[in-house]
Amino acid sequence: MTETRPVKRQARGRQRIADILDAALALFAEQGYERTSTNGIAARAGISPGSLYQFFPNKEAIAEALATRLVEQMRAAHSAAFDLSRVNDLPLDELIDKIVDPLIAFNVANPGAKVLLANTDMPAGLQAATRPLHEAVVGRVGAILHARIPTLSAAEQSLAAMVAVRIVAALMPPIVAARDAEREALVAELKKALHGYIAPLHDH
Amino acid sequence: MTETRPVKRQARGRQRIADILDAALALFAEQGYERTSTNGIAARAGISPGSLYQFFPNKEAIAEALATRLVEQMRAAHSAAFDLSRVNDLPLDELIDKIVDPLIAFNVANPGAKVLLANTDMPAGLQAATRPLHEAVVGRVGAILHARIPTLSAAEQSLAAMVAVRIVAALMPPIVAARDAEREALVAELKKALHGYIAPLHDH
Amino acid sequence: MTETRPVKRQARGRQRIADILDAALALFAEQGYERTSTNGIAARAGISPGSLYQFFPNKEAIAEALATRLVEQMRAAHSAAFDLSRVNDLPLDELIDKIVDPLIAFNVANPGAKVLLANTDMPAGLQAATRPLHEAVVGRVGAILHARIPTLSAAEQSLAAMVAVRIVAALMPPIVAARDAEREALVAELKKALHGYIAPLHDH
Amino acid sequence: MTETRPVKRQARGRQRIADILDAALALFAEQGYERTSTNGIAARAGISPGSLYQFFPNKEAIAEALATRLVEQMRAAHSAAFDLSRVNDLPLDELIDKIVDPLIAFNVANPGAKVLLANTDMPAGLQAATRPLHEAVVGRVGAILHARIPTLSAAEQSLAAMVAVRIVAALMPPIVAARDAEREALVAELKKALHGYIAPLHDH
DNA sequence: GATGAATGAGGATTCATTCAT
DNA sequence: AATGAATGAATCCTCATTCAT
Repeated sequence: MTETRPVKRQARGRQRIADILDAALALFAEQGYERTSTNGIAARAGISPGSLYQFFPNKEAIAEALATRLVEQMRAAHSAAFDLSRVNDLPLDELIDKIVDPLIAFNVANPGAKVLLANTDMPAGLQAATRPLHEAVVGRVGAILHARIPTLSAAEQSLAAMVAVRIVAALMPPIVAARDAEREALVAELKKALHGYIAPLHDH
Repeated sequence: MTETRPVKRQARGRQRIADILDAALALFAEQGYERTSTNGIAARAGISPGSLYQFFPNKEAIAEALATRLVEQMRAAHSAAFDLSRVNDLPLDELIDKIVDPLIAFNVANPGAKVLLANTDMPAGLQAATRPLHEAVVGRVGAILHARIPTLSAAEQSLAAMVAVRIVAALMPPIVAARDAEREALVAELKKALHGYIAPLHDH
Repeated sequence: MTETRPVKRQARGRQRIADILDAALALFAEQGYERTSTNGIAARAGISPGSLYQFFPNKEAIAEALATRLVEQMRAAHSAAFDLSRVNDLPLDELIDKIVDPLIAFNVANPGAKVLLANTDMPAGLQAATRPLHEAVVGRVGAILHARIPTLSAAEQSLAAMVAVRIVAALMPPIVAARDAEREALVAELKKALHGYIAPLHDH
Repeated sequence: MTETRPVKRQARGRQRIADILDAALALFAEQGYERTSTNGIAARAGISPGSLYQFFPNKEAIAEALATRLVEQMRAAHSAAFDLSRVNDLPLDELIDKIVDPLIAFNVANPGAKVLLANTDMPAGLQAATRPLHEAVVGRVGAILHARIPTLSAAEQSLAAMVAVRIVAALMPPIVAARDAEREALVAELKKALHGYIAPLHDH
């Protein structure tokens, strides 16, 4: 009974944080990082400017937390649909499907993600704070590549992972913006590009 | 004699504009669009804020003009090194070299270009203003693809051009940031990706 | 039994108040009145901001209560060491010692006192609220002067008391900040100044 | 002719700075440093907030410049009325008159000066920035004392100067606040205190 | 009585843009 | 045409105070 209150409070706190990050995500997507004001985020989250600062010390921290949350969500979405030990049981095309499809679904559901993942036109500090997350994504793809093509050197593997991630990221904005049939076509094209890049890596 | 002055004036005006765009390019590259102030651009260009507004009505217009100039310079650099009627005389790898190398050279020489080409976190108006330029680039690549693979439908052709351009753009930032050997490796990887994507297009 | 609770409550309340005033004293000394936040006082006192407002209606009231407590403590320290009826039994130097030494000791022990006694840069209301306390101190010194030099008119006496108190207050900050030998020298100088001012008053 | 404009501009700039410092002086006197807002200073100076920052990088810099100006004005007022080489030609009372009277006149004319000279409840940086000015004043008084009483050691001299300055500063607020007859009485008392402190210094 | 999350007005500072000279 | 001082709205953030629990 005595623990009811703290528990409720923590739950409310978590909800507030989620609301703030949701608001920030939406506004970053609409206007970009710099043009989004902290008062705007607070208003969209349904709280006062002062409350926002009870949870985050400054604007950058909001973006950092949002980036962290996005990466975790992506990771979760991925893990759910993907088992790394089976990498070699699949033909390349199916492997690519398994990797790319959840990413697409996630980005379509979170159209703001791209602003933070793009890593452009933000204060240097934010850029630095976002880098580990980028590296986490690249690292995961690198692990898949390693499982698939063990003959790649560490350098080749991480280079290839970076290239693959950048190709995906580069095509994400039009994919997210497109509708239905057009999106299908774009996704198909993305997969062709990945296949064309990765398949030859097997031969050395 | 009576025409000397206007001519001089125009020449000086052109020089002023070039100075402003140079300053803007440098500052956009260093700090991004939003964090660059018009007063900063004027100062770097060696003129007063008031003078800047004699040539451009507002900050966005500077970015637009800069984008236009960049695309023209890219086109010029390209045309100089590349003859569209010979597209079919070359093996694909050499064609890719001919297309990619001048782009790399240009972007390395103008590290600010990527901020405008990235098209992220800028006022909606700017984004709209930049689009035609993007489309110009994509159109040119589409023309090359068409010459090379006449069997592509118009839709396939423009889709493929867009994908190819985005792949190049996606790898440009690390290429510009890298040095020497590392840059070589990145460029090689970019070319592999393009080859892997384009080569199979011949087969349908 | 029925009275135990209220008594305990009152005792706890007094302790809370003392804690708050202690915290305020420390923070005022460190940062000054304006730069000290009520949330900071509450935190230092180990209570919540809401609780603080159960005891004081606003920030000014804390400072007023603190000033009152300081004057009472000074008075207590003084009374303990000083018997007003013996004023004429002592040579002036010893009298000054008896007055000044406990004041020094008190201020050294409560380095925050000077912020409130300085009476600068605070809301007008606080300044007004602090004045009676100043006057209490001046009144006490006036009483001593009257006992010592009965020929002084009421006006002369209160004027002289005010001047003497201000001389003491003026030298208190360096005395409080100094260490050991340096403090000794400063205190000696303060006593010389008081002696030089008061001694001639006997002659008219 | 070509120099008319810059000259005018500089004159206007100096006037702006003077206006800002005047406004700051008045508001600091009325409300203290912390309670005075930069927007308030700008409004009182008849300019916009932005203009204020064309002359001063931040609030502290205004206070520093004001302190510098005050000390310079005090020095000027002093130098005009006082010739250091004649220190020994005067009886002590007249010397004190020559030193104190211009100080009083200056502070009466600039009632805001005391806030900055009091050195209380301001950011640490400002306090540090104000210290040299205090030391300049003390140094000047020290020089007078040295000329008058050459037998004082350097340490004794600077200690005595500090004490004298603090006595003057301590009595300045009531003197500034008082009117006519009362002010006369207070000034007389201040001079008695100084005489009582300084006269005995000749004997050792 | 206590808590601490919530409030929102206010403050210092920046910057795109204008305009008197 | 050029200058650069001037503008003022907008931004990030703080903090005295309130109130639901």
